[in-house]
Amino acid sequence: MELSPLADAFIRHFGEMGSRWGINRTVGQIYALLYISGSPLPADEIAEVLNFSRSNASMGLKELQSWRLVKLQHLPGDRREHFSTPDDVWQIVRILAEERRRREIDPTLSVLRDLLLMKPGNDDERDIQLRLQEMHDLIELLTRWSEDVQKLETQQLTQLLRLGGGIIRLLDLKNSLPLIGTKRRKPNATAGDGADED
Amino acid sequence: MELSPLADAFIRHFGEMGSRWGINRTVGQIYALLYISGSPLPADEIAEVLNFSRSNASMGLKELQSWRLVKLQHLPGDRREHFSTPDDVWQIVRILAEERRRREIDPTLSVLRDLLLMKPGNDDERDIQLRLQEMHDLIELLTRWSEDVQKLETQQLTQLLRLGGGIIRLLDLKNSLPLIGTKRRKPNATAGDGADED
DNA sequence: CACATCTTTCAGTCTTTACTGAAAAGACCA
DNA sequence: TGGTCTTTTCAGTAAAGACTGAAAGATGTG
Repeated sequence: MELSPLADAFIRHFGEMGSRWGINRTVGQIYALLYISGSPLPADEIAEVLNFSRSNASMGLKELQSWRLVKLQHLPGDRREHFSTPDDVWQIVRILAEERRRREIDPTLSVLRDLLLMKPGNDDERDIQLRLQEMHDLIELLTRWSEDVQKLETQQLTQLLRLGGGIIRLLDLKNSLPLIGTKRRKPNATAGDGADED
Repeated sequence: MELSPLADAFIRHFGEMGSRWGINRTVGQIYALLYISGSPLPADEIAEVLNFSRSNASMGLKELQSWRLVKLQHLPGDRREHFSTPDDVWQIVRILAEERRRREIDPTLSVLRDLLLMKPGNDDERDIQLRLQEMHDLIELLTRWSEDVQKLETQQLTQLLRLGGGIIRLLDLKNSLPLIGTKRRKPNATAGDGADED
């Protein structure tokens, strides 16, 4: 099987981007290939098309499975395992966000919380804890928000995102109705910081 | 200069997380150190505290500067350059988001657009382009949204994030006012997908 | 169960990236 | 301008990570 120039360019780019991430080049390529492939592919075909060893494909697919980014299925009349990405692009995004939260955010919050529970030995440590608290609150705010909006229906989420900065008009509207606005304010969080990547 | 156990634990963790990213361990450590340090530090002290070579510190700081994550300043009576992180945690987040957009998202969108401009040679390529279009629209939607809300004042942004999923009540409210709601809909984008990390 | 097909594992090798020390370049001052 | 302090560069080396082929392990099938 040969790749069209279109497919080839996409796969190449995805591979490079992958390596700028934690993910290695070949894993990125596998994912790109599966994404544009109309049908599930077996490991040996992936290895052949992308021009690396069968065992490398096996390891890459294992990693992608651990990220829940590919799913395995059997096709009738073929003993080989076939792999594919979720059909719905939104689903991919949701999974990515969840896994990154689980692997990167949660451990970090956990470390921060542990450090914040320590009794400061001196003023220096007290200052450090203040900084850590800021970081903690910011990350938590962003994470909570992200978890929350991901529970929305795709249709609602789309509407929300399309609104962009226009959302502020709704907030202003809300603020002009003080009886509604004041009721829901929570008494936690110092200043609220936001770490957001796109 | 010695690190307190608190500082040490934080720096270590940040180093590990950094290497899970594209950023290497020592760069992560430098950043963590500057973040919790109350005052700007010169390169040689960074190298000493973190226990690596002066030249390594130089390279790490250069990288952090290219990310605009540290700024350089001179202290009176000291010829050495001193480095520090922005004071405002929100500022850090904004910078991170911008840089990642510039380095990762924009090139990807650019590649996708180029590929979408190509004339499909056959049905296969046409199908691939459909998939790429989905990805493109999703990334663009998320990026636009992110750019947009980052223009908000920190105070407004905080309010928005605190609202979390509750935002949907405002959307519902908006939708119940059809004259306002229909006016702003744009006619572009297939289904809108969102790739969002936290 | 013997055979065929497919998948995983892993020791060894190759490639890439990180890090260092020494030397060069730059900045400031008298 | 020469001398001192500081930063950057870079060739070489060390460490980490990616990839392979061969062998072992699974999973059927007749």
